[in-house]
Amino acid sequence: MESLRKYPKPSVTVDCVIFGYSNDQISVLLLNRKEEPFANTWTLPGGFLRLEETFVEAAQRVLSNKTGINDVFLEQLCSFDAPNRDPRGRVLSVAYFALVNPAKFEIIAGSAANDVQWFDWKNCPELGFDHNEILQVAINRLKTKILWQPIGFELLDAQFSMSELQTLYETIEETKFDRRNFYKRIMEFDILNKVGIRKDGGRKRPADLFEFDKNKYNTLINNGLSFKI
Amino acid sequence: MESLRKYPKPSVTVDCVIFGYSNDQISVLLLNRKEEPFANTWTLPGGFLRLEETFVEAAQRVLSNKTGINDVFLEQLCSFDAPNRDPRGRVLSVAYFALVNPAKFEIIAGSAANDVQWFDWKNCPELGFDHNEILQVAINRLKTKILWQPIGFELLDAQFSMSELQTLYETIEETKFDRRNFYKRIMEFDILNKVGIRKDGGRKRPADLFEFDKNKYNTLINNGLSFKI
DNA sequence: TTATATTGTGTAAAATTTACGCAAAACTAT
DNA sequence: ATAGTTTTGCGTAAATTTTACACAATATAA
Repeated sequence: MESLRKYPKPSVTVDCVIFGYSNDQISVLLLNRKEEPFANTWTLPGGFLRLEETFVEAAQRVLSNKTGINDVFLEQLCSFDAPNRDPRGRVLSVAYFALVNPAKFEIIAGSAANDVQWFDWKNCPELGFDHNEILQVAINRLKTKILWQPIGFELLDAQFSMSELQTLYETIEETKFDRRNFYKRIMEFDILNKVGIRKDGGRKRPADLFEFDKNKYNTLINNGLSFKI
Repeated sequence: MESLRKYPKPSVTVDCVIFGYSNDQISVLLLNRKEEPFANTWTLPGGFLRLEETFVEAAQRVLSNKTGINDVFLEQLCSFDAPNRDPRGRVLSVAYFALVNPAKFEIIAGSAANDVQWFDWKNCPELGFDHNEILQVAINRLKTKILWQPIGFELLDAQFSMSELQTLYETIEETKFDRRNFYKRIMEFDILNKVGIRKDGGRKRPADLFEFDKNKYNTLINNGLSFKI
């Protein structure tokens, strides 16, 4: 059997694009690096893959250590290979992304970071490495993904009104929907359960509250989803 | 600046799923390995990434050396990371895929291969490594891709009849379309030029021949394609 | 010349999407 | 109290898109 030692090996990192949603804004979790390269520069949270880990395990470890975020569902985005993307040498990166509800997590900058913050996705600082490019690919993926999968589940509170769901979709797709048609479309998928009424405290009719029905939701996905709004 | 030497590095390979189309069948290019591991077993053509190469450059080199196929347009599929996917040690793989017209290429088994052959995509042998899984992901991707992009371009001869294009789509999507509605849908995209008539030599009306208009085709893609059939 | 198989074009019915009307619910201001 | 305001839930007609076919045209074999 030929030996692996014949071939020089690249370093491999995992980088994470964590999208959040609050106050009608999509945000991205960024980390300000303490060490070179790109010290004092904002980047996506990431770190080196260990030989015994899968990509997802590495990403979970890095997120936990550097940002305090635990147990998020990560999806592979793309791998990046520009030979000069890291000044230290040949470093490949496998990017993952996740959708989370920021209210559910407390972000804590780890020892390798000056700071960890949420940034509005339309107003991020210049990022180190090729992370601007990675972020752009992730944003495109998010916009495509929403066309095919119901994604409010991860981004909203457990209970939400129809107008909150609509605002989320409008924010990601950067369009407006007719309120009544949106309502009908969503209800036709039959993945929401009505669970009560929210009295907002404004002078207006209180909205029904809904929850995702996780069983119906999973059935929809498994049966070959198409969730076009 | 921290050194890359601190971290043990995995090996990285590039594997290629090359789809072809001829005789109303989708086929996949496989390579029978000469060396261990998986000697005398069919696998996807692949090889180790060199430090100075991008993934695509590595894939082009591997395809050229091992199969005789040159200058194909490769698209990244996914990266694979199961820690035990290669018996030699930790080997990651970045998979790429391409669509080609087999008639345009002469496949030649390189020195590391016993043989290189096209196999019907529904009737492939058991593959070495985790290549069955990679192939399955590639097939799913092909089926999704055809919904959003016109792909006959790479798979058909330069000139083709509408029924040939329809048969290609029916083969990939594994359905049937109404001939007249298919014709109208395709023509509405306005990416085909009528270039003549083919006299088949059967007792039937001869079909118009078309070519893809590459300018219009690219415009369609750049303007945010949606090619749903 | 006639029968046959396949092709190009058109058109009406069915289904889906879009646009919008309107009353109900809760609160504010008077 | 009561009238006015805002947002919600439900319904319906118009517009558009998709689907299902009809039919004539073209080349060849017999």
